[in-house]
Amino acid sequence: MSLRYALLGFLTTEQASGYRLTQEFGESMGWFWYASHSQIYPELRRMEAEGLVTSELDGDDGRGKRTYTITDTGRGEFDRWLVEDADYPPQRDAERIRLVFLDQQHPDVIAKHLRAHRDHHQRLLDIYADQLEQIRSGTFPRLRKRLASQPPESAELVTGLKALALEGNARRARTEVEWADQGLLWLTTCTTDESRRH
Amino acid sequence: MSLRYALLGFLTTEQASGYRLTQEFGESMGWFWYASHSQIYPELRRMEAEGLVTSELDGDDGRGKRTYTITDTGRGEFDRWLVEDADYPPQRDAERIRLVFLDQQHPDVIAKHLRAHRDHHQRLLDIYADQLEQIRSGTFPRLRKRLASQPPESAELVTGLKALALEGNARRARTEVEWADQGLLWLTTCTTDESRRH
DNA sequence: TAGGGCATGTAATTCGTTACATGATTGC
DNA sequence: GCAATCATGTAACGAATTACATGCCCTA
Repeated sequence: MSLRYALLGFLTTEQASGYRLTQEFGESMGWFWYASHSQIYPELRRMEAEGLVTSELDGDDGRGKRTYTITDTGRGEFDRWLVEDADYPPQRDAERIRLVFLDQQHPDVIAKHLRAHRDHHQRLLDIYADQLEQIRSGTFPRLRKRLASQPPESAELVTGLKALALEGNARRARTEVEWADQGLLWLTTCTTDESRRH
Repeated sequence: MSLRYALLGFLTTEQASGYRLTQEFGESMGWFWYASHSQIYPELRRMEAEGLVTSELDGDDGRGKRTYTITDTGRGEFDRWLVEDADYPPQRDAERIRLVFLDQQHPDVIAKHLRAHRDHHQRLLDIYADQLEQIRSGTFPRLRKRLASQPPESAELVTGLKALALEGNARRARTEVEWADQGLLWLTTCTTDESRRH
């Protein structure tokens, strides 16, 4: 059900089309919850059928852009979800499995995987750092819309929470980079020792 | 396909029944890749049909414990997978979504979620620390079996990689705990300031 | 006029969860 | 005799990926 709540959350700030949501859930929202258009369009339809959102066609033409707006029912359902306890999903990390069983492969293969891991998370870290800068400097468009849509006394919370969330992602990425670097370092000393012994 | 490779990986160390695998993938292996019995049993059957594993019934009775053993085909397929490049799955974190939209809720609700987050990851961290201790002291049973099943010259790699993998999980958990604590601290100062202003 | 972005959908398949279901053995 | 654990399965459903499919509008 998380996609549903992610969509509702977005719609509490502004109304949007499926296309727009698809863009957001592939980019900024996507750093927290990724979703593709083939998942979003049917979900919006279901949500409309359940009265959580309403939609109307923009322009005069019969076919084309459909804009979704959250209803009071939708807001109520979203608020209910907000206070609900989290359930922490089980861990699933294919790369960890690989690493654990890589002990019979050439060290170069291990190094390849660790370097790719580090590079991947370094790229993410760069993006998060950039976004955090935009949040703090107030140039992030979605944040400005959120601030405008919410009562001014909650401005500090709005900004602070968005920053905290992104900060969390940045910390995660940094942790992965540092871990991979530690792994690469260990691998070097480990294989050097090994060759010295022969 | 990751469950398949996780199962194959386990079977490169020792043969096992579906039940045994279910236990392992709910515990130690489960820290990297969780799976339930309703997923494991059918997958083993499919893998047998594809020649990656073979099975035989233990004991004389017709029904009962079935032990699975990896085949050469299975080993080949697993080795092929080991060197393959990783693909990094999209991010999906329902708790982050919640946090970002929690700005209209009472600070107590935010604090509740952050505390639960910290506690959850602290519990994980305790488990990982304990397991790491067992790895380093050589009392971890699965590691001993792995060492016995692999050539002695790779002993350092076997132990080192398992420790590195767990160390990665521990780092992740520690990062989450620290992040949640930072969030709670910020929340306190933020809401104190707020009330002082009135 | 061809290619790219806008805009919306569906279908097939795979992956994972939850619930249902059964029977044997072991220890209190 | 009863409860727990061992041991194996299936069915229904939901979540997510990949591929297929269509049509508009703009601009190079």
